[in-house]
Amino acid sequence: MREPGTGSTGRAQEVTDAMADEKAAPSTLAGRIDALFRVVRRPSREQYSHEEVARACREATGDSFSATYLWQLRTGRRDNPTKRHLEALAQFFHVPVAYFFDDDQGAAVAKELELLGALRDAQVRSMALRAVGLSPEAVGTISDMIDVIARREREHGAADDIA
Amino acid sequence: MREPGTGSTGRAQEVTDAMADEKAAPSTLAGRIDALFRVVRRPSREQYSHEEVARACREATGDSFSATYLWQLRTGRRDNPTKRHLEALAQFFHVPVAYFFDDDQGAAVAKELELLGALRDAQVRSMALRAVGLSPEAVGTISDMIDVIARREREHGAADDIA
DNA sequence: GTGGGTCATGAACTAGAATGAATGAGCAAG
DNA sequence: CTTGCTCATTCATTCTAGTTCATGACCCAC
Repeated sequence: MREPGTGSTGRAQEVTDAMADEKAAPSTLAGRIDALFRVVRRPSREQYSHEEVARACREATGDSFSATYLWQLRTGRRDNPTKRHLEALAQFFHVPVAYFFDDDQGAAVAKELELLGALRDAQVRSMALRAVGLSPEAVGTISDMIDVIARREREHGAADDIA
Repeated sequence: MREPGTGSTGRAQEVTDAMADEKAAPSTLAGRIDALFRVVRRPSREQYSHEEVARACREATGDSFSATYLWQLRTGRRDNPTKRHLEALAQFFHVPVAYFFDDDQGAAVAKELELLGALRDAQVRSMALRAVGLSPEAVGTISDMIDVIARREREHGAADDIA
């Protein structure tokens, strides 16, 4: 009763899965919170009440969290909660905070970061960092040099595999 | 191997040092925002001012965003912004909103942030990607050139021609 | 020097996020 | 039917997120 989420492992996965086939990820904050209420339930499969969730958030974070306000968020009458409240909700429902945002921008950057993961080569990393702050002309010159060297290494068959 | 001998420490090293010193993995919201200001800069490599960022956020979202408040967030005098403001900041600085939270994803992004900042420059990014797969010797050669050019650009004017 | 631009900082204020207490609907005993 | 409980909903209030305005430092042009 006091810590409703504790006994569940991998609940967030349940959430994403069930959400995919149910409402296809609602686009409003209210819709997302409501989806959480419908999907994340007590062991008895009953929905949590607003007061229950609010109390759990209070006890987990030490800060205040009113059931009324949670209802307002869920029904869309309020749609601009603070960082504090978003953290508490994400923690209770076991979802990443990014769930509450439409993260097209975040997804793009995440993809970019993934691409950067390819740059395992420490030397290449350090090279990129050094190039920061150079003039565009200088970077262009270096790029040309890379092309030349890369072609030469390819023609001589000296290119070795990475990773 | 890639040390030019005399000028051992390059410009990028300054960046990494600055990040490692105080904000290697900033745990506070203020620290994270401050890190963004240091890493994400104008094409001229100057830091954005608070007014600049605030105005850009206003124009991008249509909502209000005051420079004073941004300063308060950056210096830690305010630490509980609303969803609206977090979205605007994330959009401007090209980071996922999760970056502002103590989250798994946020932590990962914070770790990669310095490299991301480096590679936000499209030219530098493409340069790095093309360097992947080159032999260590070739990468070392390129790195040496970067050091030399960076040094020359530092000693002469910033927008100096390199021919 | 003086005037005008940009900047970080601070104080005073406004707007709205968030709370608490009150209301009524619904349900299950007694 | 009534009592007692829990819940969603409403409303009035409090508190703080967020803004506006003012100040001083700094730099550059005149």
